[in-house]
Amino acid sequence: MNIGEVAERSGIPPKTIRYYEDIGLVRPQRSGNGYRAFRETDLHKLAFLGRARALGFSIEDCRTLLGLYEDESRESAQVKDVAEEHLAAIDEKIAQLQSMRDTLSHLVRSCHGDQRPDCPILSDLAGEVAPEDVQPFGLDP
Amino acid sequence: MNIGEVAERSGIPPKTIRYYEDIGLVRPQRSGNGYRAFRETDLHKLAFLGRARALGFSIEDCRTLLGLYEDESRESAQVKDVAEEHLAAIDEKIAQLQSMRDTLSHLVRSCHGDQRPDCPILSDLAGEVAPEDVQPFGLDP
DNA sequence: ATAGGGCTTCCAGTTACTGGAAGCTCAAGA
DNA sequence: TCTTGAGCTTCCAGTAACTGGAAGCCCTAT
Repeated sequence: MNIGEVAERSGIPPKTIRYYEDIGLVRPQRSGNGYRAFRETDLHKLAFLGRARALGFSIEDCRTLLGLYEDESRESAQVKDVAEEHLAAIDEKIAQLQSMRDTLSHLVRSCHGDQRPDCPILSDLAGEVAPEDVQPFGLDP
Repeated sequence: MNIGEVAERSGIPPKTIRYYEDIGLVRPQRSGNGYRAFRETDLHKLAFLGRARALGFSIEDCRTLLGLYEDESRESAQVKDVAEEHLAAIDEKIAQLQSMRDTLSHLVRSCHGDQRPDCPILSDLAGEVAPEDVQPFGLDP
């Protein structure tokens, strides 16, 4: 198989496949004309990589997972460790984004979004203490 | 103010402040000895940047927001547009991570994580169709 | 023979910093 | 006064994971 066909069948663009070869994730053979010659096992590996990347594993994690996959004497605990660590990282990322989202959506809601220049989003970024929603009448004595 | 004090007061490391100057986000003056000489307004800008970055705005968004902040004739709608677009990007990111998280946590739960080599995580990555939870007895005739 | 599409390599750019090296400046202490 | 150390300067390189583009070879069809 040439790179084009492998790209199509694995869903990974040719550029990326070449990159994966560069960093040693796949080692296709070469035909006489210098073209990469992929076997089914290469295709299989690339599909594996595609799915692992789609789950957000880093390239180094992918390298580890691929190694475990090919290691008959692996222990499933090793795989689970990698996956659990990644899961924890994802959870952290989600929490971080969620917190940004909360603040930001609050700010967006509080902004008139009209032709006037005053904007609570900018005020917040500028560190002006939020005047809450200023009461028309004071509540304090 | 020298860079160290500004770093401390803004919470942005010196390296990053120099970088922000490189890309034109701040333009501190210079003292006779070649040291950067920051004024209060520079500090203010850096704090603004720090907060915007903490909300996940890209550097280019920060540049835009800073421009709007300094533009007396801005319309709050412009600010709101930037913020809403960013909010949408965050939502997309969260959805993507959440979907990864769902798949991954399912896989992790289904893996024994012991000394044996068989592992549903690897099976999934390898594209083997999940044998669901294989029934001990067939249900089909 | 030539046109095109596919393949090759290599270089550069992306994002937002961060680390490190070499070297200048300044304030304090022996 | 000299030295020491902290703080400042610039410049270069590296990070993650690709992606775009240029220059050029290969193969097939007309």
